[in-house]
Amino acid sequence: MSSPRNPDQTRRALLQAAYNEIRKHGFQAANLDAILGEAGLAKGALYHHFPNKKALGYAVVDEVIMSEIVEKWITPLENAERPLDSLRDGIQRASECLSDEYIRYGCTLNTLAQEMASVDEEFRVRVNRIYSLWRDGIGQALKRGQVLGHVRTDINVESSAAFIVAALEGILGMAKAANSLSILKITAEGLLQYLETLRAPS
Amino acid sequence: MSSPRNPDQTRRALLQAAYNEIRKHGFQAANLDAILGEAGLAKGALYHHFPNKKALGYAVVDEVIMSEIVEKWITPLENAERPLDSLRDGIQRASECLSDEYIRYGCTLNTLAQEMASVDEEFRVRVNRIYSLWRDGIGQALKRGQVLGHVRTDINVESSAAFIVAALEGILGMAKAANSLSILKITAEGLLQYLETLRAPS
Amino acid sequence: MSSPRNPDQTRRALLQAAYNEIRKHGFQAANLDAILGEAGLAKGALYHHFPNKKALGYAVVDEVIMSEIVEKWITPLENAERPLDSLRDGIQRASECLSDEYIRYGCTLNTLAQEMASVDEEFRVRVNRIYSLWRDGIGQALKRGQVLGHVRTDINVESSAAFIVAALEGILGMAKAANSLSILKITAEGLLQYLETLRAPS
Amino acid sequence: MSSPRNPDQTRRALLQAAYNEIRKHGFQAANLDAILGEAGLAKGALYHHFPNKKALGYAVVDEVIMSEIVEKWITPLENAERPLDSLRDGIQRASECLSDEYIRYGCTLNTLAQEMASVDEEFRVRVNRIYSLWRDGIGQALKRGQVLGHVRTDINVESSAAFIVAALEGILGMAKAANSLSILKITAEGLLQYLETLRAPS
DNA sequence: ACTGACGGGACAACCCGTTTCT
DNA sequence: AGAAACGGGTTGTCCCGTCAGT
Repeated sequence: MSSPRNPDQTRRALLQAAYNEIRKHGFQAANLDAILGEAGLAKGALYHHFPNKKALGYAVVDEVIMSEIVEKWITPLENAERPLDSLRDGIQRASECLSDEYIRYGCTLNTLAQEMASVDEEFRVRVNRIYSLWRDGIGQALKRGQVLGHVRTDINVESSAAFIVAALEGILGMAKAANSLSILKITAEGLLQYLETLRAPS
Repeated sequence: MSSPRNPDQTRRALLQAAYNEIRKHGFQAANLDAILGEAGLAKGALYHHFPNKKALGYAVVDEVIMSEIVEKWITPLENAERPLDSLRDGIQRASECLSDEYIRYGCTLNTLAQEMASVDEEFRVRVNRIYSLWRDGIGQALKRGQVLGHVRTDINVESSAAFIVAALEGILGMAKAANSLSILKITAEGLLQYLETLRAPS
Repeated sequence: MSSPRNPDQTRRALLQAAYNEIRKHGFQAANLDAILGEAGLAKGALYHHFPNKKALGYAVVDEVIMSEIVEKWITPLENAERPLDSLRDGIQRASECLSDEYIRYGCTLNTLAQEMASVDEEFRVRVNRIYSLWRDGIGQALKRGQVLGHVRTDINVESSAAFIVAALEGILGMAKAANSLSILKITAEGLLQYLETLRAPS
Repeated sequence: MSSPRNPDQTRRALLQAAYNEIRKHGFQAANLDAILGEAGLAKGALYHHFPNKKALGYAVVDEVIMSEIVEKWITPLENAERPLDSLRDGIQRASECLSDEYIRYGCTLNTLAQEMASVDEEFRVRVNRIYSLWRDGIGQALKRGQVLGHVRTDINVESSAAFIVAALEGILGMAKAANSLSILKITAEGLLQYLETLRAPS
């Protein structure tokens, strides 16, 4: 927070501060001065690294949000032997130990998607790229599960994967609207039940 | 269209124009001048009916969006003998004959929820009120279905209802992010399958 | 406050409400809607009695403030046998039993004079007319005092009268700036001493 | 005049222009665009130096008006051997060589006091601070005069000082209301006579 | 590489006055 | 005589981006 001399550190400080502000207020309402204040930097620093506000927003999507989703939801699935169990664990972890702050602000990717998809095509494309990766990650895990015999083979993998991502975002969005962890749990219960229907009969 | 001296007509014109702008740009980015231009009214009219922009937004949620959700999703269920079929029909109708515009802008309730829930507590409460009604509507329909023997009795009705709403919003949000009707169809397929798992074995 | 049917009552209600708002906020910052709210009337009533806001303000000066000054400061002097004693009593009464509200808002004539004299010539003329009457009232009282032998004859009556009015307004203004009754008393003490220097040696 | 990149110069230009506008129209009616036009600056400059209009007004009181009063009325008294003569000279100078503009707009401190004291507590406090300094300056000068034997010792110094300030402001206010230099002279005559009554008998 | 003063446009809020109708 | 919907202009605030300097 004090004095990031390294130019790359500066860039990362900007991205992180921008992410925090966007998370709280959305992209359009995010204030550059507030971002700079949080990063401890001045206008000049920002416009050295990014041509304008939109470019900063794009970088937040491409780098910060992308890696957040990858780390939290995609990577864990890649090495999982039993994808359904891994998904179940992820959802359960989310619905149990989610911080108040996360409930309040929801999934930043979803927030940005709903705000910006119809406002700025480039935003939409970048957000969709992450959703696409996410769907693919789950889809491939499900396929591996089919090969290993844990997942039913009479399902449409792409459809199920897309539905899981959509349901997850819908659940987080509903919890955000209700600002309630208990609503999150109740709603997530449905998704857990759905996952069980994908399990191959042993 | 020129001079609707009827104050109630004016109010409705303002609400409708505000709804259209909010739908396209979100609440914070919605421009009052654009709203007034679309409504064919001047500043004075707006200030006469609403003390400020937020009050206009609240009224849009309470009246326009509320009745939209009630008419499209809640009322059809109230008279339905077979709730699962009614839900299925609604989703299929949505995933088939949805206009490009609807795909592009998504569900306004969801858009507003993601943008405003963490920004303004009053917005969140009003949005959540609609979600709550929606969950209740589906929940009661499922209960009636249980009584009539169409719905399995070993499910948690509240949980299923909440999940259905969340999944629906998630699906519409995903389609908006992808700006693609085919993604909508693929994703909705998962929800239709989930609904079938609720059906009582005959 | 309830329903003044008589048109003259309506006019007076408007003037009184306008006086109250002007007293609190000044003329330019006085809000017509607030005035109407306080009077329990609508726009139409105001524009039936006055062509515009300025005309209302002029009427407040000519009628409400004029009669206030006349009643409080001029009439008492007209019948007084000993003008210096009457002035002294008036000042002492003011510096003792002045309400907090009067200290806070000061003399409305002075407030209006300082705000509007350089902004609107018609306002200045009307305010000055009252000051002129006030000076004349004191001047004539001093002259009668000279004839009766209570007031020194080697003073310039017009100058003394003008100074007394100016000092009074200055004192009330200073008390308003300090929002303090004790400052009012201390400052008024000087004026009382000045008045004694006008007394004819017995 | 074109581009004073020196931030301190810009600040002073803003304050001076604001002072001129406030002097003419009062604080509430002062137009920021007019101030910026007079200062040859754009909105951004103002917002950079002051968070809002009120802060600009406060700075005008604290810096411009404060130093104006100090230089014109307080400093001259500090070095004066005979305070009564110094006060007399100041008043005579004022009542003789006052410009038409000064007569028209009066003492800005008084104008602001009457307009803002009851509207904004912070304004009142700042204005009162100057009045307090002014009273103290005259009070201390009178005390020194007492020690040096030029001023009567049987007077209440604080009371006399407060009265002198109040009377001065009252006189300038009356002249403003009358928009007349001759009224100023006639009224000031009374104050000069009062000052003579403070002189120690030789 | 970074600072910070400043330009300049856009928008919400505010409010006076008009007009129609009762 | 008065109520009330509405027109329309003004203004303070906000904020993105630029540029000269270091």
